[in-house]
Amino acid sequence: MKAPHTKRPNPIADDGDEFTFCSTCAFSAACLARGLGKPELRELHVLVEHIGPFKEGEHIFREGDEFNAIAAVRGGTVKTYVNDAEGREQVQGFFLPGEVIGLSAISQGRYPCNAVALDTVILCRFSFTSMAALATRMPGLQAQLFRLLSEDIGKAALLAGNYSADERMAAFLISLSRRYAARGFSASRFQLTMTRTDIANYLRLAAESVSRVFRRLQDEGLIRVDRRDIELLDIKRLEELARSVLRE
Amino acid sequence: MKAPHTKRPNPIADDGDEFTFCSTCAFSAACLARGLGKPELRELHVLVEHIGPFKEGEHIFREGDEFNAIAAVRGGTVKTYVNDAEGREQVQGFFLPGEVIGLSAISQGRYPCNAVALDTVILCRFSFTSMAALATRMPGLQAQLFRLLSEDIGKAALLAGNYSADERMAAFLISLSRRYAARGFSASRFQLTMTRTDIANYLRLAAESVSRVFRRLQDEGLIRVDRRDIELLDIKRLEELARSVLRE
DNA sequence: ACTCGCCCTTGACTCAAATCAAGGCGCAGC
DNA sequence: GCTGCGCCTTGATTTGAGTCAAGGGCGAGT
Repeated sequence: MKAPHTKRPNPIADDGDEFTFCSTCAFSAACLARGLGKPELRELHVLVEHIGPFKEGEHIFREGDEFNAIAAVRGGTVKTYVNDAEGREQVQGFFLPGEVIGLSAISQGRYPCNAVALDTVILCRFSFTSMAALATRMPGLQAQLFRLLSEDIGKAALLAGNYSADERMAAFLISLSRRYAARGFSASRFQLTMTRTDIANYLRLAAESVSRVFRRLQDEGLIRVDRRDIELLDIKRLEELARSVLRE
Repeated sequence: MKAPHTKRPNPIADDGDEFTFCSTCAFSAACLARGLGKPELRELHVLVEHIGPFKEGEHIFREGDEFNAIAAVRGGTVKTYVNDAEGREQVQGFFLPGEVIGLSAISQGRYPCNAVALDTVILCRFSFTSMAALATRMPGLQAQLFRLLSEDIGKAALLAGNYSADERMAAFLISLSRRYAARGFSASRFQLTMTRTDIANYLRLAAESVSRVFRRLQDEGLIRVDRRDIELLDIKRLEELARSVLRE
C-alpha cells in the first residue's frame, strides 16, 4: 500500500514542461507545484510518496488521527465526513483527481474528519513538516500553500448559504462538471461516484429529496440521470440556477 | 485614519512577556506572534500599521477590492458578508478583538466579501506580502499563518451543518461567550453588537425566527435578553444544545 | 438462475421555519 | 415633548423539505 516514491525509476525529465517532470506526479505537480522552477520541483519531488490503491470503502484517515501529511488525489474520488452527535453523517466534501485533502488538519495537528475512498483511489502524499520546511526556502511553494488553504476557506463557505434544494443541487452538478472539465473529462456527462445518500449528506438534504430533485430537474429537461450516470443537458440553465450559490 | 506604527513612541518592552512588547500591539501579538521569540517579534512589529477608528457602518474593505493586507481586530466588532444574487445579505462571520480578517482573500488576490464595522473598530494591519516574506525566514511565523488559515477552514464548515434554529443559536452564543472569555471579558454576560437581522443572516434564519428563538430560550430559563444585552443563565444546557454544532 | 441486500424511488403526511401582516418600543433629531 | 424611523416582537398562515412507509430493481455471491 505504501510505495516510497524514490524507488520508482522515473528520472526527472529534461524538457521544459513542468507537468511531465515525473509522469506519476503529474497531479501533484498540478496541485502544489504550479509556478515553481525545475530545481524546486526536483526537491519537492523527493518528498512525494505514492500510496494506494485504496479500495472502495477503505479509509485514508480517520477523525482524530495524527496529522502528518497532506495528500493529492491522483485517481478516484475521496469523501470527507464527520458524524454529528446524533450519529448522522455530514459530508464535508468530495475530492477528485488533482485536489488536495487534509489541509484542515494543520491547525490541530489531528484530522478533524474522516476520509474514505468512494472507488479505487491512489494518492500522492507529502509530509507536511518537510513541505513547510521546503517552503521556507521556496517562496513560490509557500505562496501556493497559502493559496490552497485560503481557497478552502472560500469553498467551505459556499454550502453554508441558505439555498433551495434545487439551487444546491445545480451548484453541486456545475461544480463537478467544471472540475471534471478542468481535468480533461467531459463537462456534460460523467459518473456520480457517490450514493444518493452521500449527495444528500453533502447538500444537507434527505436522500428522498435528492431523488425528487433529480426527477424535477430531469422533468424540466435540465439533466438526464440513470443511476450513477448523469448528463447535463442544459448547462446554461443549470448555471443560472446555481448562480447565487456559486456567487458569480 | 492611517497611522504608521513606527511613529508611535512605544519602545519594545524589555521584560519577557511577549504580550507587552508593545502595548498597542497586544492583540496582534496574540493573533499572529504566539510562540515567536523576541527578535522575531521585533521584526514583525515594524510591519504593523494601526488603522482606524472606523465608525459604525463604515466599510473596512469591499468585495472585489485588491487584497494586500490581513488585519487583526484590536477593538470593536467587524462583520463580513456577501450579497447573493437576489440581494439578500449572507453574513459570513463576526470578528471580535484578537481575531484576524481577510485570510480568505489570499487565494484570489481580491477580497471575496465585504467587511463593515458594527461599532467603533480599530485594527492592526499587516502587509501580507511582507508577512509572507518574513515567514520564509521565520518558520514559527509561517506555522502560525498556516495554523490560522487552516483554523478558518474548520470554522467555515461549522455553520454548513444541518441544525435546528435552537442549536444554531446556542452554538452562536456559546461561541461568543468563549471568545469574550478568552479576552478576559465575562463569559456569561455581554452586549450583542449586531442586530437581530445580522444574527439571522449569519445563522441562515429569518429575523422573526431569531426573535422567537430568543424568546423560547428565555422562557426555558437558558438566557435573559433585553435588547442588545444578553446574559447566559445556564451555560451547561446551552453547551449541551450547541454540542452537535460545535462538534465536541 | 435465485436470492439477498443495498440503493433508489415514490407517495402520503408532518413539521420547522419562512413569510405575511400588524403593531410596540426606544432613541435621535427637531 | 413630540415625531419618525429603525429595530424588534408577536400572531396567523404557508410552504419546502423531512419523515414515515412501501416497494422496485440491479448486482454480488451462491
